[in-house]
Amino acid sequence: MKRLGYKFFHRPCLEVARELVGKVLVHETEKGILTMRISETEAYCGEGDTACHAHKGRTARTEVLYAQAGTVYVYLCYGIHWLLNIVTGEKEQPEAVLIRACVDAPGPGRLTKAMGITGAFNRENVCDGKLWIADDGYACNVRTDKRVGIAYASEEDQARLWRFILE
DNA sequence: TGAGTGATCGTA
DNA sequence: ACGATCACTCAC
Repeated sequence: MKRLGYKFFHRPCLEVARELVGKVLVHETEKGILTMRISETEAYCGEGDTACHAHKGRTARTEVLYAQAGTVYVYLCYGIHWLLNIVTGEKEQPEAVLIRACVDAPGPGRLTKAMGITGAFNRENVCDGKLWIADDGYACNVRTDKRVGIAYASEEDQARLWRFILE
């Protein structure tokens, strides 16, 4: 399997989010290699997107979103669940793709649990770390829908079809 | 449908 | 320092 590199992630987050569906999430652990096919993603597109964590600018937490493409952003949600994102686009531009589900692991909190992903991966990079994305040539259809759990965002941003789902 | 859970950030 | 908020999940 081929590891996706900087070039793949150094593009607009909507493109990356769509193309990540069907790719394979890989975690090389001490006990072996865990792999799961990504079945759902969401795009969070910069300070202008009121659903994006960085829409109010830089903070200690959102600083990682301004890093170069391929950087991993993992944060704790509701005090329980680790959520996995990958930074995309230009450096200093806070865009990222949330990995929302894998085949056999529906839900962003469940897939990180299944893959053994925690906050320890925050600020790592999928281009050179133990956590990476592989392209195994799998082809599929992708449909879109509204993003989930962003009631705090503007109505306009809530309506955007920035969620990508494996058919 | 609602409780649990704790980091984060704005307000002092 | 305090309190509201939260890109979720599971049990009822």
